[in-house]
Amino acid sequence: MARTVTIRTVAERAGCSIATVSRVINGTARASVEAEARVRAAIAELSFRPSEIGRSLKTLRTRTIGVVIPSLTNPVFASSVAGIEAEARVRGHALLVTATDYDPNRERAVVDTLVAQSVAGLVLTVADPDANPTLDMLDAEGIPYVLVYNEPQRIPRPAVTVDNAAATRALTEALIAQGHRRILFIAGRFSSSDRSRLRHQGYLAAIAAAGLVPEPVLELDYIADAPAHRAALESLFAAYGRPTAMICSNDLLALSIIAAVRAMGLSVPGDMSVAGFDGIAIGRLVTPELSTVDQPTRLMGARAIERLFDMFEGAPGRAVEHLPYHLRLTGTLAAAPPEPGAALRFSGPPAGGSAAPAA
Amino acid sequence: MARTVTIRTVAERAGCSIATVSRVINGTARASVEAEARVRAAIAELSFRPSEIGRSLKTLRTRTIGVVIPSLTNPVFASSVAGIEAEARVRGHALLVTATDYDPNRERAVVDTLVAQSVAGLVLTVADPDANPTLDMLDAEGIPYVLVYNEPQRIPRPAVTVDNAAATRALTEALIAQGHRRILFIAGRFSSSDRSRLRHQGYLAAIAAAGLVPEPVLELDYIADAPAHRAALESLFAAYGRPTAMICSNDLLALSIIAAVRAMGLSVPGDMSVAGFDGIAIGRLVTPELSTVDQPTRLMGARAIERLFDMFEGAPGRAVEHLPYHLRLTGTLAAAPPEPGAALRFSGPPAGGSAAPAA
DNA sequence: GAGAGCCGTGAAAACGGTTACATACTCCGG
DNA sequence: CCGGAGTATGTAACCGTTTTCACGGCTCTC
Repeated sequence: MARTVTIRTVAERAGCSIATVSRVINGTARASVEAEARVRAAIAELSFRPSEIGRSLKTLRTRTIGVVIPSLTNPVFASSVAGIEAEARVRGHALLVTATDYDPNRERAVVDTLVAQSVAGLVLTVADPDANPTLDMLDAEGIPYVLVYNEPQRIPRPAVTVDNAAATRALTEALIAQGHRRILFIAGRFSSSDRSRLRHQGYLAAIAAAGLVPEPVLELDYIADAPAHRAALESLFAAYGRPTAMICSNDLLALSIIAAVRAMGLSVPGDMSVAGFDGIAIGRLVTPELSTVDQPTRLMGARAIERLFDMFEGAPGRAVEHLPYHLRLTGTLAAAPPEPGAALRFSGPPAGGSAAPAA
Repeated sequence: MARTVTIRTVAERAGCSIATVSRVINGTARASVEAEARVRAAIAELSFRPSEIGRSLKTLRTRTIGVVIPSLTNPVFASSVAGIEAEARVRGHALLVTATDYDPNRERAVVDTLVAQSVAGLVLTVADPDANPTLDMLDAEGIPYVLVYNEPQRIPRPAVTVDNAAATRALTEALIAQGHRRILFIAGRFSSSDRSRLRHQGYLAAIAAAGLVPEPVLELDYIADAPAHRAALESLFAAYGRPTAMICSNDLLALSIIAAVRAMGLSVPGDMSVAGFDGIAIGRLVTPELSTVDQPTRLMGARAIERLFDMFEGAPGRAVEHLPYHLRLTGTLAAAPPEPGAALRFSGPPAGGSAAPAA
């Protein structure tokens, strides 16, 4: 009803032109003291707020940042979005948030939507940051973006992440130091997560360096579904015997696996050590505390916004920036049980799907 | 670089006027078969995407929905946003997401920002849905909105929620039926959550109906901080003795309280039953499973979007809509220990803050 | 005292799309 | 053969803001 107050209404009320009003609002040029006072009074009386639509039509850039993540219900992504949101808000920008539900094919459509909204830039977590036509398109269009969690290997792209391979290697080495010889790596779908692939590589590197034989990788859906996970574990154990430790490619998966392991009548960490990756806040509340690689998730989001705004200023920076991580080695992680365990077996096709990281 | 392709470029390429292009894109009027074919070809060749900015300037409404929640890192809100996002995406709308960090004073500023962005409507979770100048402003401006989780009591406003008081009353009655006589209610800050207040009322109703004496309410910050929570519990127990069960006004708080209780050397649910409220997904993964009131969080978000779009069509509907909840009474909830427990004490000022729900 | 420079201001042109209105054309019945 | 109805299309106004440009008045300087 009241939505008819524009810059013209204000100008009329203040007895000046719309140009003067605009200048007062944006401080782009000085107006006389009296004029400015009249304009400010008029703005206050009419409770006028300049329309972002009109404003952006001129510059063809909104004060809006597009965010693309796999899912909002995984706390690791929610946390980075919280950091992105807080930092963007401070800088007077709003957030357009979209989820791909871990489906790489949906990336293009959601980015197209955001580009149509003329976002000033984007912050994304994609399935594959190397072979990615959507990112290529953004490059071609000259639309600034920063990746979070992704860690491009071959194509230089702006990214904020931790060193996934090094962190997982360190985590695996810590398990080996605790006497574990049979360590299973449980991954989210490789096709929807380069993090999963890189973390698996870190695991393989540590296993190889210790002269151990890698277990067949178990690739599971991200959906936390303890019964399904239990079934997968049981069939894997039946085929290859039981490991003494498991590394899950993310915390949510780890929590679900722990529930599955306990449902099988095993104790964590007594019979089975389990570690995750991410450092979600809830991992610190469960008992025992979840062992994991703690990433500065909120900070990563905030840092992505910082870099994005640097790019607005013309900074080039297509570097992958590694933030420090922290191994949390308590709770669900214990020394390997004394008994020697079954003989190692060589890896064959796992129960869950493909074994090698995709390109 | 390539960002110079407008509807005019397309018209030139297709050899027609911009009006024809617009008509083809929106299907507002029929164009000849050849003209339409030429336009579609031109659009494809130029990979043209109409600018939402230009489009909205005419109607002064974007295809955008503003979302206001207390925090993204509480999974209960993240989950509703996931539902909102999915449903909005289906309807071709994008989401502007903002967080207030549980600060009621921030509500006005973030809503102002969203209104300046000319959102088509809003979905909000606020601190107080009754006395709320920000919602009054939206009403005055005629901007459609739907509340989620909030349950306005005196002022009719569109809302999607569960019956917080009835659910907590049912939960409390279930605890009483299990033999609990001293049941503590632990609340998030009443000033930032009407849910907390309503749930506390449900608790009081059940306690009164059973002829029991209510414990002094413990009001805590939402920030999951087990050490601080442990300190608060210890001082409360020292002053009033120990209850046999606790109801927390939300799941995140419950998980933190459980960690604090265990840190005190007590077992859950052996020595202390603990229940939460919300039904966050992770509650099902912890061991033992978190007892709680399960809300259809994702569905609530989706339903809010449905109602918002009904309002776009002119539907009035300022009703509070109650969705069904489900009591999950396992895991962290057990029968009261056999020993009689200390004599009940009458409530005085609690350790943590005020005792009565604010208006 | 006159020209140069500055300052405050207003008129008007963008920006990209939608849409009311006008126009040209075709087809048909009387 | 002509008027009317209907259809495809073009022209131009409009949405709210920013920004360029021009102009008038003032001050400063020689």
